[in-house]
Amino acid sequence: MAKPVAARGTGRERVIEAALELYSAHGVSGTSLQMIAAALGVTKAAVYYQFHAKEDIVVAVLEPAFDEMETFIAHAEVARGRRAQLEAALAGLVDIAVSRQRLAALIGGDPAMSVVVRSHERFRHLVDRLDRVLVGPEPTAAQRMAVSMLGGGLLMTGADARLADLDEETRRTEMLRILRAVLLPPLG
Amino acid sequence: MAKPVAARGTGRERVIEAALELYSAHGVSGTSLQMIAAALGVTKAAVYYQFHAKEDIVVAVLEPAFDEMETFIAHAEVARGRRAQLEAALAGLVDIAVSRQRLAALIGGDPAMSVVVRSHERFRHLVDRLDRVLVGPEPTAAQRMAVSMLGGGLLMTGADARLADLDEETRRTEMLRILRAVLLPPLG
DNA sequence: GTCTATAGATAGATAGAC
DNA sequence: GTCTATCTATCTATAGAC
Repeated sequence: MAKPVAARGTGRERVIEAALELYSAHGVSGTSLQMIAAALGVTKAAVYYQFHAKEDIVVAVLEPAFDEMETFIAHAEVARGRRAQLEAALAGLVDIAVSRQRLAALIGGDPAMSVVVRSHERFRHLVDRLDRVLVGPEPTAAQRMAVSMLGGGLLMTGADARLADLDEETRRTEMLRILRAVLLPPLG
Repeated sequence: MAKPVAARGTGRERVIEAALELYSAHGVSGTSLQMIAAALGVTKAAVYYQFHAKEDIVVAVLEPAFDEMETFIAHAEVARGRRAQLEAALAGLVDIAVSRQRLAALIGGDPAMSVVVRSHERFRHLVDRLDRVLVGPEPTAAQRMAVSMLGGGLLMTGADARLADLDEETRRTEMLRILRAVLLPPLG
């Protein structure tokens, strides 16, 4: 008898979802275990049963996005030619920006979230790999600026409340259009 | 005898500078009054003499940037034609992005900072005016996406540690080049 | 698996001495 | 203007009952 998929993740996943929502509104440092517990209608001790420390929750919130990142980075790394590599990486980033809006904004902006990313070997390593596939070897100052600015903008814009009326397809299309307009032509 | 300029601001300004530095590293919520006091080599009570609440410090940190914003927004609003308005607003934003890198990143990304911006009438009003001058009346979905993405990217990229080796002139030039490439042509 | 109870530290904030 | 001292509330985290 195999373990039912829903049985293992339920408790943890409810915590992760509540945490992400609260992080978006108050920041990681501004969110206490008390708040997470209250959002779930349980006590702090119940949350501590699933995660033995506050940082463990932050890591668990980040994990699925970095799993996804690892997949598209691996694809981009084996693509033939700089342009194909960049296209693959951009498509992957846009996917995350639209499918994980709130998390993307936190990774890009919340200093407390950045601390956790930098302090975990795996996350930091993936960020480095992403960076390499985005800027390539020997990038010019202009290319580096463009990648930094558009990458940052991509992470932030998904969570922009002013764009709440736009459907996912419009967002995705426009993001790619802007990225291509700035990043692809000069690289030929 | 006029009051010496250094006498009024010294205490407050030292707190503001220390706070901004700590906010950048740990986020607003992750920065305690204890940490600010320790950075200045004084006690919490000494900080409370200058600011009677934690939020007052956040407001004081934001104030100079919004003063600057008010000036360039006023100029942009009276410019002749949509294109000139947009150009004026973009130039002003770039100025803030390069001259107040850390604060710009916090405004764009730290949820705790956003809460303070939204809860203060003056700040919220200026953000609304900026938005109007950036997107204009009856913007298309594409224009709104572009403004959101590039505006967010602009705020984030100033504080990007990977670009620390680029001089201010290079940053400014490249920012404007990217902004113009995406925002100006389609508007004629 | 979720609870009560509680520890120990630190948070923001105030009163009053100097 | 900066200090000591202190208050209350809340924080993360643990131990152990149910």
